[in-house]
Amino acid sequence: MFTYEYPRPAVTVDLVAFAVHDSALQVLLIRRPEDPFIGAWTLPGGFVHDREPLEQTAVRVLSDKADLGDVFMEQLRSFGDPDRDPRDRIISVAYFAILPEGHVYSGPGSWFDVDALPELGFDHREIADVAIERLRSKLGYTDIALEFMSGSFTLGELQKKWEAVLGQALDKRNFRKSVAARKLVVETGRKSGGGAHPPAKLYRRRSGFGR
Amino acid sequence: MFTYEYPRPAVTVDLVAFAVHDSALQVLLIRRPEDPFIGAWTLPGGFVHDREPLEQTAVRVLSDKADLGDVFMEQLRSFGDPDRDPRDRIISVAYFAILPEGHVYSGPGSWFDVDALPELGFDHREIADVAIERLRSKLGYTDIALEFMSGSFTLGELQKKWEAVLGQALDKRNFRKSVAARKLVVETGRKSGGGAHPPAKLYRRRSGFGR
DNA sequence: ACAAAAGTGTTGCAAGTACACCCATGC
DNA sequence: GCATGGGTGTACTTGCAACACTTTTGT
Repeated sequence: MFTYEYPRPAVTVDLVAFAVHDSALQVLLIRRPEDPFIGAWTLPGGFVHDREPLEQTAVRVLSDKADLGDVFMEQLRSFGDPDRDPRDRIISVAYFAILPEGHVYSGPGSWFDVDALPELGFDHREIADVAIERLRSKLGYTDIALEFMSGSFTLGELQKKWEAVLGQALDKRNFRKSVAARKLVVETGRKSGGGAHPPAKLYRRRSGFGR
Repeated sequence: MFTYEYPRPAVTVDLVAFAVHDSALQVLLIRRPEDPFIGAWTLPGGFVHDREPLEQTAVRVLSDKADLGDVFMEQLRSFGDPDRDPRDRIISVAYFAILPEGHVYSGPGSWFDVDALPELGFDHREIADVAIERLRSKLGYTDIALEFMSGSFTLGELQKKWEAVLGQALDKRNFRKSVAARKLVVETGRKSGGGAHPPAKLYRRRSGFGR
């Protein structure tokens, strides 16, 4: 039989859910309904259930509140300061998620621009900061930006999302060169119609499967 | 009072301790003294104690066995598959450590070349692989290689360590150019003496404090 | 003398950055 | 006709990769 002499910590998953709304990178925050930090803004989170994989906890934390299709999830790291929760020893495994264009999030909470976050309870500000930094740096060497897109899209739309995530404007020609060089997208053969401008080629992400 | 209805997992820290011996990047492994996986090679690890910061657990895991000065430690990520330990739900927060030149590790366990690891118990092979990949990639954009050095050293010595970590040879001139461009080291003004070759300038890492 | 490491430049290529104009469409 | 985004090329700079020889010391 397995015995373990030390008091066990509780383990939660805290989630930094990203989305781009109105050309701004935003994070989902929940008003905390109970002590401690009652009334404060916090990241959505939940305890890891018995026999539940961590990633599933992360999905549940988001979907409990409002069912979304499958979204990109990645573990950030864990935060385990003994005093991070005044109630008890609670270790948080932090994840971040990306909600793509067109998602409908109808759960509780509000979306905040990442550069105008309110004060957050617990150590959630630190978690959010780590997530933002990680997301931005992964733009440069992964295809993570495409997690914000869904279906087919124009290069103009992709660039707008990219700029929102990065928080700065990009040169159109250089952007297109780089997207092409990195082979992030493929043409669908179709064209967008119906804007006050010429129809644009529609693209989709290269490799619809896996990563 | 804080109540939490789900069974709590136990939380351990598992440690990937790196060192360079004989121009090879090596990892410290321990023969497991009890079930499960009795007799198998595993990473050193230990339970997180009550009110103990995770990083301190990581330090303790290494120093319990043999006291070393302070070594570089960084959290990798957490591994929480419900079946990763057959006894119970045990979530592992993985860290990696770097033991610098000249350390004397007298504790239990043995050092293995990273490209000749034996079979490991639990999911420790995955943890080790993640650590190796992280370490190698951080060579490129941090000064982490200097954690392998101690005191003053020649550029030749630094290059040898670097090649050991990376697992491949580097061009001497390009290496020196890059080290200079990235300002990783500063001259001490002194020179090494006593080898069958000209004395070499001695360097030390830039910024002895902080990172 | 020989073995061992120290030290030192140039060239080519690739990737990134700066920068401006005309075109097709909807209203 | 005008506002909106679509689409396109060149020049410069920077970082990375390839590549070889001379010098100093200890044995």
